[in-house]
Amino acid sequence: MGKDRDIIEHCSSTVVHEDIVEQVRKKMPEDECLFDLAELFKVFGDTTRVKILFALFTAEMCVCDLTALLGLTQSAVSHQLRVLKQARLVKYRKEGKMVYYSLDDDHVKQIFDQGLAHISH
Amino acid sequence: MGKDRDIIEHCSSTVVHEDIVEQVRKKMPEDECLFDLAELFKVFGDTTRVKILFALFTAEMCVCDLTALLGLTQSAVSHQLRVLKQARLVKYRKEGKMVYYSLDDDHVKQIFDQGLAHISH
DNA sequence: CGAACATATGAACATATGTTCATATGTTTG
DNA sequence: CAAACATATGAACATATGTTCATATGTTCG
Repeated sequence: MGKDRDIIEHCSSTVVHEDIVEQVRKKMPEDECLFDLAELFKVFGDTTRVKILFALFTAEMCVCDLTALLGLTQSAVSHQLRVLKQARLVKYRKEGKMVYYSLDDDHVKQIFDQGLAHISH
Repeated sequence: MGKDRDIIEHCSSTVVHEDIVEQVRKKMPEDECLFDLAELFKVFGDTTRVKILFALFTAEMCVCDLTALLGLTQSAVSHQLRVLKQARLVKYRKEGKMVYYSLDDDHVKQIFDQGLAHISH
């Protein structure tokens, strides 16, 4: 244990402002919370999924129409809808062979608006 | 051209609700805008970057302290700070050999709050 | 029931991403 | 100037991600 002291401590191990680091650490949310937040934004971090969500802002849509709208494979659309569903961002309704997807969240719109606000400087 | 009509059109090429697709298409933002939005959220879609931003909510910090806080390599932290800088989310201030980073955006906090609101059901 | 169709899912593949290691840059101080 | 140090950057690597192809599932209708 004592031997460790002999090691010259560089930036990677030295805290320059211990007080600030402590203060910051206390205010940090739980690791799990931060992880979940990053996971949520990861879902928003893909053009296809963003397009799907924007589309659903306007209207409920079936997979078929989304496929036509996006110009992708039906498979790709289904895969992405699954991701959105797992994130509890969209819900679906079956009507015969068709499946209609719609928004299942109140926050997305506001999050997107804030994001757009950032983009436009 | 006439020959195309003979092709049996499956879901991938048929629009079931032409009117809705048209209506949705009209309301969709420019592709570039959607791309930029996804790019922004991609930046939020990583735990390390989320942690950095949360840290900077509390206080301006130097790379050294961030490195200690995050338990990562100094290199990793610098790389991620560069990403945040490129997205105009953080700004920096040099003081001797130290570089202090701080938030450079008003929207992040609100975006994160909305995100957290979604997570907690 | 069997054909047609809308959707879902698994495997495969190419690309993107985050981390570390090694090293460069730039500043301070003896 | 040289050593010490804080930060930045490039290369390399392992892993994650999004798409397509092939196929499965489930529904409608003759």
